[in-house]
Amino acid sequence: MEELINKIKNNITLSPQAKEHIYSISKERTISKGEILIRQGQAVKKTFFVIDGCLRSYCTDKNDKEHTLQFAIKGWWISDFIAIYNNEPAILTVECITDSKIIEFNAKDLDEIHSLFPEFEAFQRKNLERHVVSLHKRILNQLKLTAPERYNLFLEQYPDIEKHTPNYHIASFLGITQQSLSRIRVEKARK
Amino acid sequence: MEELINKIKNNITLSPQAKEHIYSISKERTISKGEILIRQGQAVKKTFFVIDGCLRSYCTDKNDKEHTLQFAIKGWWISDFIAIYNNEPAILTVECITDSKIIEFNAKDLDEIHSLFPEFEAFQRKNLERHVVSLHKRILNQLKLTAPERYNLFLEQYPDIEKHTPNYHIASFLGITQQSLSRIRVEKARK
DNA sequence: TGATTTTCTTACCATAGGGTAATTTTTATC
DNA sequence: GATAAAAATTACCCTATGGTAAGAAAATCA
Repeated sequence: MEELINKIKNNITLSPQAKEHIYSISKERTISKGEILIRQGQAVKKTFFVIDGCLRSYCTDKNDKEHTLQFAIKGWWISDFIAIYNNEPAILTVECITDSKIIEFNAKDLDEIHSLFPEFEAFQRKNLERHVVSLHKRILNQLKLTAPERYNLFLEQYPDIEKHTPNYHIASFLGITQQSLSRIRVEKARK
Repeated sequence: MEELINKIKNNITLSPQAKEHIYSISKERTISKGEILIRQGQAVKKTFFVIDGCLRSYCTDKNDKEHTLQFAIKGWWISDFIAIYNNEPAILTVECITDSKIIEFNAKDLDEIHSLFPEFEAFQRKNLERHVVSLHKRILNQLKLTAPERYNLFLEQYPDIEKHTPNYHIASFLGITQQSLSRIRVEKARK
């Protein structure tokens, strides 16, 4: 829990009341590999902050193939923000991929926090700005890089994830099949 | 200018002083097709709100091939947010693709507006939330849809852009070549 | 440790989309 | 309206990645 408090304090001044409020609306949870936190098709009530471990969000297409939108590690937020924003059932599944420690919030509580404690607006805005920038980069990389280039970049950006998640999850994040990733890895090792 | 004011008023209560301030930091401009507003490699000082017309932002890869990150039409914001956020030279070029009317801001002024008039925090947060959701969708579509599917979706989502922008811009947004798009269009017409 | 399951690799062929270049069509300009 | 420029199409062949399937390796579990 301190991880989140510190993260907030890096951005805004946190009053004791606000801090108290955060405690009151959050729940620290330990979850294990394989647990599903949000399931495609169901209502999305929660948003998660990762203290330790790794989660991912993915959707499935008409052929049941999985496509990973996000890996979330220490210090990241994860949920189905599309569903929350549009107030629709989840199109994503959020899954725990290594035993993890998370903080759970009701999405509704997190939204209301801004009217209760307006100082959170700035915190949230900065989170969102950073998020937008990383999504812009992701889109540009997808457009301009080859699959091997994207894989190398992934290894730089998520050095820890690679150890814990199967290759087919990484492939589904990069937009290729696990077989292609396998070939890329062979090619890379050969050099 | 009223377009922007109304947009703001849809989200927050706008005090006369705040309104006055917006006028003081903005400049309405008419720009013509082909004008470059932000140039790759140069410092990014401005952010633009589109009143009418169409702009796009793109980057070029090592082979000088263009990749469109965004089309901005009436009511959208456009700039190189990656560069602004990281305080780096532009990696994007922002170009006017049909004669347009825009409102120009200094990115710095737009950032400072939040400390001067905290009521803007909520407005900006909501903008960013919407933006994040649309980027999530874009990434998922890129991962799970075929090129023809993405093109059809594009036509639904940007019915006006199609009329005004050359196909190779659309292709570069979809992540395919103009030749592929041409084939897709032929195939589509054949049905 | 042995059995089972999961993950990864490899091989084969199929296909979507790319690259170059020529041609046609459309749009802009004088 | 004639000319030039820009954009779109088409044709050809090529390459990267996909799909299926089988086998190898690694991880898990009893």
